[in-house]
Amino acid sequence: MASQEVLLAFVQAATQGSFSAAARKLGRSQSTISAAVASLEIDLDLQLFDRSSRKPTLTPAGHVMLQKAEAILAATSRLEMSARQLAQGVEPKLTVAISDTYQSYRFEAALVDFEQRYPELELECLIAECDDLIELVQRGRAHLAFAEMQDNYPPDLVTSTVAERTEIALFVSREHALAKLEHVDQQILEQHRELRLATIVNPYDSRGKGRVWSAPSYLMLLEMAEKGFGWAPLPRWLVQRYANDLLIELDVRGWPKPVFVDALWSRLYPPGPAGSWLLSKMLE
Amino acid sequence: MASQEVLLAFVQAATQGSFSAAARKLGRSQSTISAAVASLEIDLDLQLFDRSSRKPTLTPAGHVMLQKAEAILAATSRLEMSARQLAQGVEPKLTVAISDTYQSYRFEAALVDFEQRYPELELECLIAECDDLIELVQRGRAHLAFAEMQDNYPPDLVTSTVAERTEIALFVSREHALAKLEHVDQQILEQHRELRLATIVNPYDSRGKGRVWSAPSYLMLLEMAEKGFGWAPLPRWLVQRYANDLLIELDVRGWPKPVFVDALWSRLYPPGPAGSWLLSKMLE
DNA sequence: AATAACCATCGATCAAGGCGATAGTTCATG
DNA sequence: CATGAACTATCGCCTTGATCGATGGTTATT
Repeated sequence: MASQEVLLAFVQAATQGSFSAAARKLGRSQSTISAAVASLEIDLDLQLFDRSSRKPTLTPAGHVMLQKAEAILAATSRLEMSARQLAQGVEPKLTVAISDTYQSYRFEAALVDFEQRYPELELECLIAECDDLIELVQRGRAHLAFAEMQDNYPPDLVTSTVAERTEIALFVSREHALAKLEHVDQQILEQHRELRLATIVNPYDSRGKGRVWSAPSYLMLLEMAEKGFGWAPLPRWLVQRYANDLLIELDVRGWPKPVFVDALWSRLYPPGPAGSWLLSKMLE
Repeated sequence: MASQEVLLAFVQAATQGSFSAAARKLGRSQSTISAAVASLEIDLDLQLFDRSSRKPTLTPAGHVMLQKAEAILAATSRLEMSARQLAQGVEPKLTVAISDTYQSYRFEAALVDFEQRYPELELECLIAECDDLIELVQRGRAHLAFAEMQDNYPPDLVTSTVAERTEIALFVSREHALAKLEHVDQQILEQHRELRLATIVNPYDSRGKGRVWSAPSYLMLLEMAEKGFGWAPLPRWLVQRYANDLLIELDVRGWPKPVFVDALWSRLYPPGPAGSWLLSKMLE
């Protein structure tokens, strides 16, 4: 079985184009590299280098084996990176629960940085509704949660408000009747269909306030609004991103509403380094 | 550096849930597995197993490391598979050149089987025009070629006719004026724009036979025909696959034309096992 | 209480990777 | 053409680590 040392020697020799250079690079003696390559050639029953000229060059078969060898080394270095991080106490998997309400540039930007910093760490994103979010964190099922701000939290939770204010405004399709009006008051609004968020656990209780269509995610609401089915409260960033020219904001008293977001975590199951890092990115 | 033996012991122990069982499976002594796991834990500075119960179970960190270790072992087994095949003389890379004229179910089916049989082998498909195809094979740049049948070939080439007949028929868009006609004769045809294949090397020399639009691939011609720009000779299978309902076949004397396909290879650079295998699949 | 199965540890053995020294090749240069 | 510089192959020797068998401790079952 080809050992790591042998493969390293081979890869280095192949990329350097010289056994001696590879030896210098790896801090080994030249004979070690030579022996390593020779033993690899015997093990694989393949000629890897063409030694006829001054500088050994890879044979066609050697090129193929180089690719495979590099794949192995890359896999081992990933293992070692994971091991180092785990040894330092980084959590094996980070679970973040997000409210349907909360989707933001800040979070996405934080994830981009996160991917750079912890490329090997498994990430799990859960979507849940307010009370469920709290329970997920309390049970330790999620390390971190981002939820719409609330007045009271259980004592075992720690919270911190994210320095970001999403705005939720009312939108309709360009083609919709309401789109023509300069200003819209509550009564006129109630004459048209509302598109409203309803979580699965806690559905909207339709007290006949007018026709209401509901969906469990803002993206679905947005698509309904695009089709002109009614007006919908939507995060402004979502509209800018996915329906920039198709929807128009309504001017209604009390709208747009600011939404503040709290980060939650548990005192019992405090987030590890990766969770803390992500948290600090979100709070900075 | 974690050696292959140690990783194998770890993976086997983790999947078996028992060091002794892993030892039996690997044909090693129990102490070997125990020592291997212990040394891996020391090397990685991680607790991989929870030994408190009767059967050792993976820690969360152990689960992560198991994934990474399996990735390494998979990479090495791919290397070994490649090595075995190369040692048996399988070509490091298979290059197949195909005429623009020839695209078929048979070839695609052969490739599916090929992928099963030589999953690690690199495949290169070249598209070229008739004379270029022959030159590619003569030079050894391509191991195999599939080209429209021809009467004479250079003496250093071997040929065999593929038992498949592609039909090329004339098609126009449903919306095109010609689509209304039951039968079309040559004169009427010449009054409308022709969409014709022109290779890059050997462009269509437009002797004012009527307006002609040309493109270097049948797929592009097909799209032009869909748009209603004119009539085009197209392989029937291509139309069935990509424009089933949008194009209509014209009934013109002399059409559809059968196209026979020859497989070509060189006596000087005979195809290796993989090439021969693919060839036999194509000829069977 | 007895037994069976399991894991950890110890000392010995052996193969593989490592080094230094040496000899043989190849290429550029005067 | 002779020479020197840089490279690779090979030899003997040493160290490391993988492996084994034996032994003892622990856990669950009967």
